[in-house]
Amino acid sequence: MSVGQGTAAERPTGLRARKKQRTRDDLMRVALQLFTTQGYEATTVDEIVEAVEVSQRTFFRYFASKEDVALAIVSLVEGQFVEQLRTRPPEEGPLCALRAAITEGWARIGETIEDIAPVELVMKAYQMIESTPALLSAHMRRGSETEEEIARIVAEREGLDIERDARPRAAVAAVCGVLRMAGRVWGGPGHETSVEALTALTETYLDALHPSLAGDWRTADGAAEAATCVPDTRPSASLAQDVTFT
Amino acid sequence: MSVGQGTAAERPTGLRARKKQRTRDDLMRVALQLFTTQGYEATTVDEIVEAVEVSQRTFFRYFASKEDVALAIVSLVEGQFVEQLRTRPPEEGPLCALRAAITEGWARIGETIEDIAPVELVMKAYQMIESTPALLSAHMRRGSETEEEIARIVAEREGLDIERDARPRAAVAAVCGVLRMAGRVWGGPGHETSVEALTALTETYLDALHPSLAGDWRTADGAAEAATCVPDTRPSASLAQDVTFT
DNA sequence: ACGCTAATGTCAGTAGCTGACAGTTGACAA
DNA sequence: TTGTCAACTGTCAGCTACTGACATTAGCGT
Repeated sequence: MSVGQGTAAERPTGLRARKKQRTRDDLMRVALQLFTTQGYEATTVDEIVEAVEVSQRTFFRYFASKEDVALAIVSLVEGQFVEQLRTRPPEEGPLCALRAAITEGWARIGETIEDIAPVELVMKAYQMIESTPALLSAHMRRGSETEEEIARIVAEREGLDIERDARPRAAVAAVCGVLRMAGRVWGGPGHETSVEALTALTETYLDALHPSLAGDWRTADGAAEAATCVPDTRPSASLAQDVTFT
Repeated sequence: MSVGQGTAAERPTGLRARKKQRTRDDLMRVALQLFTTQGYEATTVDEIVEAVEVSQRTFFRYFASKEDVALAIVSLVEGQFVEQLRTRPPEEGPLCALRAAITEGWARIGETIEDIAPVELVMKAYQMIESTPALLSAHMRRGSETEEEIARIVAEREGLDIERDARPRAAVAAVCGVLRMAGRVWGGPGHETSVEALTALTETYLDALHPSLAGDWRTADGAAEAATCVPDTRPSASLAQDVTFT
């Protein structure tokens, strides 16, 4: 079978391949719709396959688990991040490149998932993932795998041996940790569900990363930057970048 | 029933309470033994309850899931971390306190889990968690909950409003991200399974955090510290602390 | 048109987990 | 000591996610 997570992007040639692609996309779309309306746990696999008119066995040949179909959309988005990072100019500093890859990735979310579902539905899916323990669990584990991949890319960019220099992994872990935290806060109460709100929140926390690790929080030093670390009071991206990274 | 995760610590008074405690400890110990010898997936709940001589229904009254019994031991250890953090002197900087809480927590691991199992078995359990997808998933999600708790403690320590200042969450996210990364690397191939190896690795990556976020990796600045960021070449803890934190 | 093989469907079964209800056993007062 | 109550446990029936084995269908190249 070899579905290969390339859900969109390359257009398959033969009828067989196109059918496969369609079935997979259908399953994802229908699953997402059911999940976001009824809730993840309240939706059974049987309901999904009934709507798409395939057997349950077929479902499990496309997706390893029920979680898998919910997180497939995340894979697409994270894939976009990684691709963005890979194509950043090499003269950029590692943290700068990471930040740019993230913002670019979110900016292009529309194109990334256009074959599957509209952006609003995808953001609803993200909210659902954040608020569904089983999904959040699997999501985070997958994220940690991507993290390792990113660390390798960063190490290579800087010409460092990832096993001998701890900085690539440390930096990536810190950034990804902050990313997770931002997603968590966004998924919580009192926040807009829009992509813009999520990116804004992410940037706020990313901006706070460097100040938070430098100096005494109660006196000078970090204080100036700290003023810009208030969520919902979004500073100019370029300035923040100047302050935070080299 | 209200078993309440206080597995050890307070000694219950009545016979009933003691029996409950014993059953719970037995289930944990036997589960851990079976998991570490046969593997997590290869062990069924039926096997566990048969060995402890209780019904399956009883098992699920003590532990919400099969994952739960494997991660119960982790809860104990993480609880110790949080307690350590709570009792750090308030004049310590936040990152210093976090670091100290972690090292202290690992140093006291023996006492923390003495009622359940020997340290070696617990470390085996940690390795198993790192290498078992389902467990790692659940482990990480629980960790993110602890993270929020820690962030609140840190914010309070520094007298900051966690919703208005992003630094507490950012700093905690970064440190916890690095912790996870260290655990991940430790769980991978080519590392000792001892507590000492884990703490050493954790400190190495924690030491690399600040240098990794500051300056250009390819030139001066971080280079001096970078030399000390080589795993298995452990620098003096006190020095590292001086360099890294204020 | 025809054989090959990828893809799908059917069936039977396992494991994790839950609700309902009945039986047992500590706790505590009379 | 005894009896009552409440906590705890066991049994059973059932649901859902997931898997292996094998038969069936349907694109693909010749």
